[in-house]
Amino acid sequence: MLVINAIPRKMSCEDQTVQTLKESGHRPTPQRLMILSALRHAPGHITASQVLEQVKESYSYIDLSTVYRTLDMLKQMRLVSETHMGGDQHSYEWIGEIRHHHLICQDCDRVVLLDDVMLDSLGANIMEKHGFEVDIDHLAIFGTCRSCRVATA
Amino acid sequence: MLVINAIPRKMSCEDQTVQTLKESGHRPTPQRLMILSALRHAPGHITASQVLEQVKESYSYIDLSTVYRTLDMLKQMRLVSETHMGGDQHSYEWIGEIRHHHLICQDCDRVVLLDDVMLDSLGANIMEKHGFEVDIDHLAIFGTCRSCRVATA
DNA sequence: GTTGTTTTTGCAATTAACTGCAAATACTTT
DNA sequence: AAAGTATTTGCAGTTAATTGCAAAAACAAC
Repeated sequence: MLVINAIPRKMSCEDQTVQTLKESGHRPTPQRLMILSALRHAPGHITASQVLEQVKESYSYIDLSTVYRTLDMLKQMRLVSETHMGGDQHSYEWIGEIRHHHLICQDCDRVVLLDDVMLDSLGANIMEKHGFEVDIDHLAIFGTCRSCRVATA
Repeated sequence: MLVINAIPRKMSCEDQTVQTLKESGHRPTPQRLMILSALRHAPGHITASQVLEQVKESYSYIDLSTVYRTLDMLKQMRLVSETHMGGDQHSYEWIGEIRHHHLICQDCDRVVLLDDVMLDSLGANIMEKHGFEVDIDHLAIFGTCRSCRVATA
């Protein structure tokens, strides 16, 4: 039996996503909508347990496995991206208009956004040489950022 | 107390690695040398538990945590690469002369090798635009290989 | 070699991610 | 709306990866 303590704050702006869910044969359950809401209104990266905490404010019976299963579904639909950054937990992020990737500095842990366009020529080269169509969702590239390079130089 | 059932098969050719270990302030313990041997003599990718099994043939008291800790050390030293391929376990691989990356087909799971040179221009572009020095160890790029593309076309 | 210091190991415990399954929910057809 | 079907959920349990810690091993100084 489903008991919702409060209506999710901003379900209204998810209408187009509900449509997308239905069209791909998935059911827009309250749990999924709440998880979607948490992802869409997060400032940037968010972990699975952070999603769980957010959703628990509306519906405290939500289970982590539901969060992970929904994240898997959204990944497959290319609506969210998963990134293994340095830490202990994976990060998830709503994919907005502009696809982007991350440059992660191993010295200061700062994250620089990298436009998807930067990877176009790599994709073209791979297609030319190997006939392989790359499908890069969300890349985490490690290295050293400008300020840390200057600092250690 | 350390009891070795048999001398690791080919410790001899690891001499240069022992030197590298010492120079970076790490101790060339029997466990580490056996793990190194397993990695160097593996045909390609190998999982942590496969390393464990290999080493157990010589020294059955080896623990998985030692394997993981050694793999971490070798990763940091850039002697092995870690890749999250599709499956449930991570893959580790000795980095030989030619650095390479992997194109993984999501349809047939086949793996195509990608030369490190292919990523040079990407690295140069990122340096130019962001002043960020990329340090790409071992990339797993997902997509669709030539034969699967033809098959679904 | 013996002693003192530092690193490393194996064990036990923990964490994040994932899976099987019965009960519950959402959808479909009438 | 009632019945039947398919999907989804929450729970419990599992697996891979990781960590804390005391005992053991490696190294360094004498």
